[in-house]
Amino acid sequence: MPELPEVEVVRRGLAAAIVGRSVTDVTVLHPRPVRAHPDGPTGFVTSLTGRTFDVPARRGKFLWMPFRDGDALLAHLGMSGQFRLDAPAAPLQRHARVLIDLDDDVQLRFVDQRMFGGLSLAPGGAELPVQVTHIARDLLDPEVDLAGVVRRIKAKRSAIKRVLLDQRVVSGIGNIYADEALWVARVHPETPADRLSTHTLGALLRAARDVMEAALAQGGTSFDALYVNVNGESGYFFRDDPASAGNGAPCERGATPIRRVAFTNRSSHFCPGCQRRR
DNA sequence: CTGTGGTCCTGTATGC
DNA sequence: TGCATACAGGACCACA
Repeated sequence: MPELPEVEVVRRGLAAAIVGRSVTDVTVLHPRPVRAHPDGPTGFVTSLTGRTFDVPARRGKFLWMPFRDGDALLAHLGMSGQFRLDAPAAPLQRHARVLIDLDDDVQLRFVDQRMFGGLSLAPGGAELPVQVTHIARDLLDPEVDLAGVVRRIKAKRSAIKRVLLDQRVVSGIGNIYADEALWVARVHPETPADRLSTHTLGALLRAARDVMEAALAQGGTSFDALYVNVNGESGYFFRDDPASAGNGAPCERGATPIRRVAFTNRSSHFCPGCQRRR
């Protein structure tokens, strides 16, 4: 599933292909991924056609493609969304949902199996779509205020893992990177956020940033076939950490079996030996 | 306001 | 074999 590094890889792929290109036609194959347009898919098609793309931007896992007129096409890949660049005549991917024809005979395709992702028009959103204003800066953003993020985390009593996943506090961290950062920093996922020291929280954020940078350097993480770049290629960054280890696999820092526990409708993997509750 | 848990989706894996 | 169920998970929303 795409997380921040994967979304950045996609952004770069789009940047190389769509800047200066105009939309000549739009086809909505499934209405679900077209979000929040007052006139539905039909209005969405009408409002995109004829516009010219500028350089794609990203914050956390939100990606947007500004138009030169100041509006933007906003996208979120959800769990299974992909952007693909294909010849218009190329066979459709099984879960192709929206097709955007460009003026250089390339078709930008939004493909999404589970449809947690979606596209929407962001009027005036070239700089920052209104749908993204509540999303905090991510850890790869040069302007992110790490000390400020630490202060915001310390002000919360929720479990640290839930806070790490709260995109209003710091964006771009998903379930797997949260588990990995917690493991690196030896923090139990259910520790109340306000019980952690500034030092530990700093280490936790650095761990999250480091692994995302490493994944980005490798072209994104390949967990499964659901993440590919715009050319349909998987990343090459495979990790051996608690999050990708199965329940019961030994922790690499010792022999303690990794435990899987339910966590707000998903799961956490952690080592009961080196990630103690405090 | 804060914190929590349910919901949207479909394909794959597992269990009976 | 075939059917049913669990599970994966980001963002959002309703509710206490």
